[in-house]
Amino acid sequence: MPELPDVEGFRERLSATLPGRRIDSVEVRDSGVLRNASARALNRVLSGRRFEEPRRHGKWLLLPAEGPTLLVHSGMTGRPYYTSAGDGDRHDRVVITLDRGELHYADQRKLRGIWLVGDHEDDHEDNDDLDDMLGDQGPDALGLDRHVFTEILRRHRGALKPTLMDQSVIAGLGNLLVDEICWRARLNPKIRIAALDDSDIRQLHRAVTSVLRTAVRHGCVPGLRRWLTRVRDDPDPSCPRCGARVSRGRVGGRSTVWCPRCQPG
DNA sequence: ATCGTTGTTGCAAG
DNA sequence: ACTTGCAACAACGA
Repeated sequence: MPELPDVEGFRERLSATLPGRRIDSVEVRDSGVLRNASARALNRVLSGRRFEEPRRHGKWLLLPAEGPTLLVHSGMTGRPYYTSAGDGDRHDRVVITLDRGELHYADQRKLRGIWLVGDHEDDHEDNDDLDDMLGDQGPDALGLDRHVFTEILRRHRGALKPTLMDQSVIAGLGNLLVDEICWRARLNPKIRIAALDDSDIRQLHRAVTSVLRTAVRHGCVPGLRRWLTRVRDDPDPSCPRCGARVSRGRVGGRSTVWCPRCQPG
């Protein structure tokens, strides 16, 4: 599930509940989601601290807690959430008990998980750790300036879809989102960046902006009536815009759908 | 039972 | 240096 809109939804919900909550204890039910710290270290470092305002970069969720920061990357199936009622998810892997309510991390497949970045209050290099964990991330796709977007794209020679999905180029765009964006901009996902003119890139930026705005409002990439995403799993999909038979294939190693009429190669 | 998957990484090859 | 393809991670459903 999680691409930028999903993670932004996680962030918004946690933003309404988490800031100010004090951590009582950390219970790790499946250490398979811990990537760089033991359950004991997590509990020792976090206990007694209060969560602050959650942040997001691309598909990463950052949960600062008065010095240390909990990093969450949900992979394909992760879901961080707050509950005051003590209810849970079948795939809860970590439960953090707060002075009021609990923060849960549920994840069926455990492809990514949770990282802990240490306390660097008096450290002038306090972003180094964070950068190491997050890896090379381009600017966040949400609210990306058109001229910055143009300049970034112009640096690349590869195919459109793999470039847009590359988190070190632009952070946050995933498989469904990029198919939707290419379709909206009427550009074939396999087209070379070098073949795009200024007008194409302007269209592409408009598509990124409008698709993201709507998706963030829904907290996911929604299968709306006029969206390509609605038909991507149909047995015999037709283009919601022109009615042509939708093509399926693999681009950049990922399952891809496009309209051969709206998005000619 | 084998195949595929909305995410990322590391390695190899072009 | 850049781009592409593949295998791997893990668990589940078709």
